[in-house]
Amino acid sequence: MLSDRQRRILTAIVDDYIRYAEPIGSRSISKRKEVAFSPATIRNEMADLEELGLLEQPHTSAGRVPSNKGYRYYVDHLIQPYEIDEQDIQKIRQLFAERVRHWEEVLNEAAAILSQLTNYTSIALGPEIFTTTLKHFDLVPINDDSAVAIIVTNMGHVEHRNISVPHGVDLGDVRRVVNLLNAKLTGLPLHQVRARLNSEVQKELGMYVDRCEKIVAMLESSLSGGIEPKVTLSGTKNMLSQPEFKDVAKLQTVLGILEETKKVMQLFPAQSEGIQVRIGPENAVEEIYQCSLISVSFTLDGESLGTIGVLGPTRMDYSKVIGLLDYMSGDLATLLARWYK
Amino acid sequence: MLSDRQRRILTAIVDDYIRYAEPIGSRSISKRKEVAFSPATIRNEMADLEELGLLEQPHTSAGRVPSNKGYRYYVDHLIQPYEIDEQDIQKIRQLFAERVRHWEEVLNEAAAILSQLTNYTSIALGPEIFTTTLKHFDLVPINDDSAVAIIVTNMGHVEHRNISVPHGVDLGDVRRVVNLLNAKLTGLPLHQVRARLNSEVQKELGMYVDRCEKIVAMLESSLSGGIEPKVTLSGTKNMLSQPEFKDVAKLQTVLGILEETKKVMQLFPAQSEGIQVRIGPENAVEEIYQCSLISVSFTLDGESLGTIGVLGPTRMDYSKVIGLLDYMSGDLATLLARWYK
DNA sequence: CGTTAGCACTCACCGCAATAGAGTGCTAAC
DNA sequence: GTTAGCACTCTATTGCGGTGAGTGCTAACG
Repeated sequence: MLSDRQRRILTAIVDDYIRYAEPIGSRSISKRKEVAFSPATIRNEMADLEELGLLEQPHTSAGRVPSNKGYRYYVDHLIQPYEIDEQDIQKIRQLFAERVRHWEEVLNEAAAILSQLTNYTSIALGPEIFTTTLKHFDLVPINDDSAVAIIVTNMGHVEHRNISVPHGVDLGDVRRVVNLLNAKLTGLPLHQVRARLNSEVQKELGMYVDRCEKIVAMLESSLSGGIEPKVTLSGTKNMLSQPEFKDVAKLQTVLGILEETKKVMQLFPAQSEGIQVRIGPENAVEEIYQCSLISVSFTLDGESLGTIGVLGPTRMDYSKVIGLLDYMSGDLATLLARWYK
Repeated sequence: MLSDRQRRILTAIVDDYIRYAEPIGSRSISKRKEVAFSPATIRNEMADLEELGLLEQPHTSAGRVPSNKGYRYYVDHLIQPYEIDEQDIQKIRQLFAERVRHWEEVLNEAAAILSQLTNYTSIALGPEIFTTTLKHFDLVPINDDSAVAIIVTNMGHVEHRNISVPHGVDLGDVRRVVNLLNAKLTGLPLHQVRARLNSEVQKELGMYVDRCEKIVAMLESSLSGGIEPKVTLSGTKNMLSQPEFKDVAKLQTVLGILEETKKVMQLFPAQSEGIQVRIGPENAVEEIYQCSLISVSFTLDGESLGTIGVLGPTRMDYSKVIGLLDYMSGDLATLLARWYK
């Protein structure tokens, strides 16, 4: 257990380091009025905090820097509520004031605003399709040999895919098939649609429609693949302005990861409630051990409907990011409830 | 007019500089067997080429570097056809072998492959909506107070938007309106749809349907905005590995531009045929005067259906990029013709 | 006993001069 | 016309004190 003075000192160091990105010396701390002790006293406490593993020294004659453990303690015990700037509130309000759009777009937009306000990189992870159900299916002929298959989910999400139409398919047949499919498949979870298509529906179709195999094959191909959550990044270039990434090589490892959808998905905990903070090596992917990730997931009836995350250096402004994310996630959750409840 | 020897020397310098990114001295050129002269002779020629503005010297005692004019001459007169690697051909073939998808996706995918093969950044500019026409319109109710409006264009492109449904709207009415709209609006260029909606159609609708104002207002909002070409980037991180961008500040100016859709669109010439090469300051945006952009646009019956561009440092491998782009654009054009002709 | 002043010590960083090396331009000879 | 030779230029690298921020330790203070 830390003494009150130790906590004040640790707080001061973390705050200053977040702000200035340079090792903090005893003298600068002693100038603050919350910890009005002489540099010597502060030095003693700093030495203790270092023994506890909460601080680190880049080299003997430098000031102190928070360790990962130090950040963790800060986030868990010392962090102070962030007062959101009036202008920032305006910007966030705008997002919700704009004309209604689909959920995924709002999620992406929210992430974009977040990256803008924090100057970090934000990640939006779209809804996991396998938790959603089929709302509507349609097939729009484009010309003689191609058509667009459109799948609308209960979340208002729309997937579409171009498919080629086999020769000799009758338009009337297509219409009948589409109607039948809507009758039979609506309400089903997306990942079950395909199985159902093959088992029950196909037989029944055969009774009504000629050449049904071809149409079904066509549909099946339109359902296959492509139903994985979408990753949208905003403000990746913000990373460039972080002094810890003035070295291009480090930048490269981090930004490299962000282009790999799979790795990005690994970063987010499967099931989680509230705001998650992963500091440095607490993250699942080694390449971002120099970064921290703060995220929040949205769920409705236990189903994951997307995640927003903010990625920055471990020296990130935890208070601000958590504050903003908390504020926005509240609004987003009510929006979600209002739309789909 | 350059002498044959001058052309050989210029070619050698450009090729070597593209490869090694370091000023080229007379000695290393004289080792090549195509230009088997002594360093002294080469130096004389180099001095002449510099006077012509085709070469530059970073400083007195350094080797030569191609100037922008030099690159231009190289591209126009000296470039040699690129022989595409067998493996690369495989990768490109895969793109076209995969199941049929919509055009925009193919375009993006092609750009992604291009960035992968060249190690530069690629830009895909989606079809310009105002050249496309409405193919199909639909409105899928999601729950009591919201619905998804879906617009399918003649290109198979799908736009969709969540809209809120005013209270007291009858589902039957909606259906009737949708049918009427499809009858009246199909085939119209997208940018005219809205005007037509307000003028003719609205009156006619009023005769059939109660509360039509609300529905029309709803539709109008679903058409507004969002119909601008989409910019998709791939391999932006490839920029990091270019030695000319080891300085983070330069990187920042270039990558900054790429996040601004408007500026990116400015980069591409309005009407163009074949492969376009813009070297350094030939580009429309000052921030990328250090870069070259090689692009090709796809058109069908004179309508722009998208553009692919490769962005790299002026010291980029013109031969390779032009070669690959040429190869891919051929395949893409035939694909386009086959789908939509 | 906690706190603080004083002091010697450490180490990154800066500026500077010396050095090495790559490449040039020029001249004279082939 | 071509080439060898040479003086010259300029960058990049290395080495080396000087500077200053910051520390740890000790002794003195209240």
